[in-house]
Amino acid sequence: MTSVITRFPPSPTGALHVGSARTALFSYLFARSKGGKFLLRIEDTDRERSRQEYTDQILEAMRWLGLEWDGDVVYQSKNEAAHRAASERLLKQGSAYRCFCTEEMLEAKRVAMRTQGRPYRYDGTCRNVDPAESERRAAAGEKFVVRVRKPEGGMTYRDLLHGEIKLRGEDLDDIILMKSDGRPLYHLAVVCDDIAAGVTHVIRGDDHLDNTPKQMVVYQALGAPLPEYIHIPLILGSDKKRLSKREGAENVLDYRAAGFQPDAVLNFLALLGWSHPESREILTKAELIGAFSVDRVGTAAAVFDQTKLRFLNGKHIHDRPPADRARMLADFLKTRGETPPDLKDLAAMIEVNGQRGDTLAEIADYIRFLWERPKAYDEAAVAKFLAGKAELIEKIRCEFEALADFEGESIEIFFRDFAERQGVKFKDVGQAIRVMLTGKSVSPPIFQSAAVLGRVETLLRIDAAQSLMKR
RNA sequence: GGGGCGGUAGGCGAAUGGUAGAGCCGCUGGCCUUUCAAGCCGGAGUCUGUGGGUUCAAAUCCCAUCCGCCCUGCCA
Repeated sequence: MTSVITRFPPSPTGALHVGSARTALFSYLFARSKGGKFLLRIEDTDRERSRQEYTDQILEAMRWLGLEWDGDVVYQSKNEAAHRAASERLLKQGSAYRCFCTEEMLEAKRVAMRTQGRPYRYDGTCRNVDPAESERRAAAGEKFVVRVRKPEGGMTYRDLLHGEIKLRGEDLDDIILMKSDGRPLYHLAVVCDDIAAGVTHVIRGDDHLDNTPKQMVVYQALGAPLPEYIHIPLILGSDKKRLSKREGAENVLDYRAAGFQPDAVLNFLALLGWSHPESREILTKAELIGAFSVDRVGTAAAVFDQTKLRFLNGKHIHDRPPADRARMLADFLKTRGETPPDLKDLAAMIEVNGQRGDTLAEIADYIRFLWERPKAYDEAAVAKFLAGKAELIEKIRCEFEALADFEGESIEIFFRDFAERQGVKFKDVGQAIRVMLTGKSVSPPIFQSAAVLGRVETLLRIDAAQSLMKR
């Protein structure tokens, strides 16, 4: 048995979609789990729709996700000569033929059959044009496409997930391999390139289930062995329709911008259609590779659940040591045009924050007050915890000023005692301090936060809150 | 219209002829607690889209039906 070779062949007509990313992931996991190769091919044969910027974005997204491919990226357009040669060969063999029907004629036939309620198939007008005449008309400059002859009977193939798929002969068609401008079309190009690359397993969305027989015809005409097929289900939006832009991000890079971790996205995507044999859910990329197997991949389309992605993302982030998180957060903030504190300070702040926040964006929102003074104060919080408490607040200020030891735990112990002495609830003291230091009623532990801020800054913020109260 | 694929709680999914709904997300009650998370303990949600059939036994096999998606391009 030759070793496994899979490939991911996106067309650069848009950014990398999460659905495509999952297809890429499954191909990647399959190859890696088998010790095989995973190739990347950009299918840019559609000159009208393909754009360089999309290619760049796809490559960027693949790198970000960590779906590293083997060898160089293959650009399908560079293989055009090979595609043309294959077409010539099939023509000579007689397994393909020139079709001189114009697009207008075909369209008319299509409309006619449809209005009669009949399924459209190419009527075979040019199927039996004499080879010599075909040659002559082509030489005379008449436009033509190249079609491959479908087999007489039906076709059956075995998909590793779906089992046997049967297509009847009358549901097949003589598909077009080459356009009249001499450019190769998808079904020819994929097959040629997959053969050339030695692809052993074609893993793709199940929207290709009906394309497979068409491509098998090409394989057979070319005399090449068939690959194994694994058609994985598509991803749906919460309305059970195909995932759309309304669902939030469908572009993988949008998740990076929102503060998601590549491993978390991979983890989530893997769980959409695949399950771990021991039901584990939080898995690193290495663990996914180790545990992956096709027999645990399902066949039903799955709904993209943003909530669970967020949960997993939180796990993936908080599982990392503070230094890692600090680096991740700093990089993230820089891409947003913010200036983060230095890594050592940021790591300390992140430790204070604990498990709060599921994305880097949320984590930043939790701890930004540690390096940035509150720009505004939550009105309800002020009304509830500060209003009418000028005297208490002044006392708190004095205590902060006089504290011997400015460390989280001792500050807390001190204020517990303070609350008791004042005959007020500890909670109210804590919340008052929280609002003054953060501007909000929700934040990471406030005494540890005060310690991070330091005495000077803590007092300054209390001053600011006091002057705000007096206005 | 023709053909293909799919259907287990709100979502992801276990169970691959043998007690359905394990586990996870979410929701919810509680504990913990200076707030909010995290963590821990508990709860609700249900009988496998529907109807037949095969079988001692069906989510699982067969048929029909409904719904969804895909193909039916000189797109990929």
